[in-house]
Amino acid sequence: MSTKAGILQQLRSEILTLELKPGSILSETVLSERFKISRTPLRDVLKQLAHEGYIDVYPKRGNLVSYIDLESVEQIIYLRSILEKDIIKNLAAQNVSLPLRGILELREILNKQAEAIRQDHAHEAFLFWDDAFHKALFALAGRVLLWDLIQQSNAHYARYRRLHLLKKEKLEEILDEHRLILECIVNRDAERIDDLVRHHLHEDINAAYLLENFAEYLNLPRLEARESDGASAAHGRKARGEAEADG
Amino acid sequence: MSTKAGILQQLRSEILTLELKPGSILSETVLSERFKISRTPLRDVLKQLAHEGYIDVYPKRGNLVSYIDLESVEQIIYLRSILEKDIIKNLAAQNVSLPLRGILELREILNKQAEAIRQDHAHEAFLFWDDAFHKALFALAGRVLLWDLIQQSNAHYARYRRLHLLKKEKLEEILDEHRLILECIVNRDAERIDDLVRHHLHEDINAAYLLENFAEYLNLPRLEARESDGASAAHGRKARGEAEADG
DNA sequence: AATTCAAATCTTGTATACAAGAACAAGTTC
DNA sequence: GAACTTGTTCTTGTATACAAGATTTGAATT
Repeated sequence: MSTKAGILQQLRSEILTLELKPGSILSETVLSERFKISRTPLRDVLKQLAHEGYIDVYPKRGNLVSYIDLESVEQIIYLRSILEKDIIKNLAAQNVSLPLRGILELREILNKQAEAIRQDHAHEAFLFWDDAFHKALFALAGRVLLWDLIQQSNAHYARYRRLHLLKKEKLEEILDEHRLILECIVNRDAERIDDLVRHHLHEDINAAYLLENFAEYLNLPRLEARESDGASAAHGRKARGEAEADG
Repeated sequence: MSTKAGILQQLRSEILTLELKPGSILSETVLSERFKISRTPLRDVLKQLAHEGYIDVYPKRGNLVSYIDLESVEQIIYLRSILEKDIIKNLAAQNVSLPLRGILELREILNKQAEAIRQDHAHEAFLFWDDAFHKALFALAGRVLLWDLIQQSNAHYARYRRLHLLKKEKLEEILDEHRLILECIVNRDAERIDDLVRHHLHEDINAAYLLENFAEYLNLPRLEARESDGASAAHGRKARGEAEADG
């Protein structure tokens, strides 16, 4: 698809799934040839990607797919924890009855998510319905705007999750926690929400695991150049200055 | 200043201070003549403004300064309440001593804010130091990233506050509340934070006041056209479709 | 062989011409 | 007079040529 929205979606997807690895160069001219479109609209797409943290722009030098920034991940997890604790507690504590339609919608989403587990290599589908579940909670609380705001800074967290899911099959665990959350809402049991949400979102911010297995994807504090190091993790990395901010 | 950053800052400022009123047209060609720069970099600026909610883009029709959206205002107030309650409580409850430097910095900011009150027509200065106070709290808690994220959706809230400050001289009240908050932090008094922050941020979401006095700046649900209405509030308003989203 | 310096070649940034949708106005038709 | 048509003139969207910084290349020099 050669429309701007299509290209944006395509590139986002490739970056999230790590087809485009952190550090990859996204040259305007190369992309314009690939998508058969001129540089002008393509620059709009790159601007948007930069804004969402998918790429870092180095003026007059080039655009690199951003390295996963664990700091950003932690900030987003914190933000979502705080927010979702409150949102879900409100849904659970509500005196007026939660619309039945909402409950049914959530159940349907969890069914789809369970279905995704049964298929192999359906991580993307699983994550899609995972997002759908959380977004539906925001929606029921009338907070879609905040969900959308968070999504604008989701590039690092989304990739972190994908790497994390590879670790062990915690898909079942995540789904179970979703079921627990829904149960609490239905049963008006606001007490357990805090711990549930905290555990659910924080997973185990297992920096160690990522560092060991995916160091080449991470945005690490500048490591001093060790000489004669043949480790593959350090390969292909270049010194990077800081990207320009947008504000 | 004819640099992109300068133009962006300039337009932002003019929109926030209502020099550019909601509904005003920002034509690319007109702006390019005004700033003596070509349309290309100017479009980048407009894109950014659109992203931050300062303008609404109607494809192939034009760019309008956005009307203040009370829904957005409420969402941001909610978000900030939730966040700042937790952030400030953590600062107040901290076992490890809060860096003295932080306390001093906050005190200094409040001094500047008090100074701004003493001068007349110093609303902008007052608001500048008001933001500085809250941002400093985020910074002390290590949450600047989240502050910046919120700022990206600040166009409506910021203008709402400006209109609100005109109502009565609540400047003193705001400053007093800041002092109370700082006191709580210094005295490790986390108990009162919740109520303090809620009251401080919610002010009184006085939609009624804004509706009566500044209806022409607000993004209202489509009102049926009343005939033969000479009220100035309805003047110059045009039917507006919805602007395109960015995602 | 290592260093220096300049030119070639990358990259993005800017200006501008042209394309095309949207709104408006005037004239035509009924 | 009302509805339709058409042409003009707005607007932004796109393509492309050119400008200018950053990097690399490679030859000349020491």
